[in-house]
Amino acid sequence: MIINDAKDIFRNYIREKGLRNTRQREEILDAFFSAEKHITVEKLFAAIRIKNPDIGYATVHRNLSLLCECGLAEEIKIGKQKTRYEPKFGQKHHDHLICLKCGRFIEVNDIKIEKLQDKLAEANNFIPVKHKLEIYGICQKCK
Amino acid sequence: MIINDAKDIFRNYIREKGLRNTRQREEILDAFFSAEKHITVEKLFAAIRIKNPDIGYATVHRNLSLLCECGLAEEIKIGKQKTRYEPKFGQKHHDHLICLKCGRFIEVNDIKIEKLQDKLAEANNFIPVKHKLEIYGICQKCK
DNA sequence: TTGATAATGATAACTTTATTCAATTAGAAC
DNA sequence: GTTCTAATTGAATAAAGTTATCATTATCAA
Repeated sequence: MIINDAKDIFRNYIREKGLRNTRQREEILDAFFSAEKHITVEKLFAAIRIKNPDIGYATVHRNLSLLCECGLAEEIKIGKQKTRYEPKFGQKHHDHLICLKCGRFIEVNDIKIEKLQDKLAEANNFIPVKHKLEIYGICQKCK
Repeated sequence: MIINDAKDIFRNYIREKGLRNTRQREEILDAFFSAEKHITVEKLFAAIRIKNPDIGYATVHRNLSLLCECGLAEEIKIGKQKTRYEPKFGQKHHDHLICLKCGRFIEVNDIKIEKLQDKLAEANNFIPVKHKLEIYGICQKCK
């Protein structure tokens, strides 16, 4: 199960860094990986609070940063929208089509584009590490 | 001269919207188009203040928004960096290679990638309007 | 020149993220 | 299991960045 693999990664990362695992961390991890994709801190916090009213906002925030640090999550910032966090495990890399009307995200992937990107970087004496492609427009439902 | 064309666009936009032109607007426009690319509000404000100590931060900020609105500028948000503004006139569309070490921006363009993006959108019943491609990595100087 | 109202500038408010700190707790050592 | 050290937590607060407020000033059409 994916979430268990993610937990292993998280626990290893914590151990290697000399950090400690806590009830809260496990709960945040669980909630994050079972929540909707592209969630805001606010929403994740609210979801966690239902089961566990004792957990603090700062703790959720802090641990989302930690998840980003160890590669299990990624920040997404779109225009004036609130920062969202996307789980980054058990999923292939993908890019986003973002609807300008409804704000919906569609995940897409194109191997040809990826390759051309690497070429483009190479042509500029640039070592590519990661990339972000966002295509803004109008989705099928909003046409 | 490019900046004069930009001024025309700006003045027309203002007129059409029933807004008014002001000394401050002209000064902000001048400063923005002669400043470094990818400038922050803070830096632009500082640059303007040298020549004109009377101008307020809010005015600079408001007018950068206005420039974005009429298509003469664009917000760039990269990770935890401050929002930057890029002049969008007299320049072709381009994407960015962003160095993870020094933060430098390299402007690039690839027509093949652009076309593939349109195809990708089309394949998802999505009408593309604009896009943003950022490739993160290590630039030549930082290798 | 005048009058309606948009714009300005200073500052307050707001939003999101980071920090502080006393109390708690994990986890290693015993 | 007990003890001890230091990381973590939660609440509150600060910090940073952005936006809103409002009295005053300035634009521009009539």
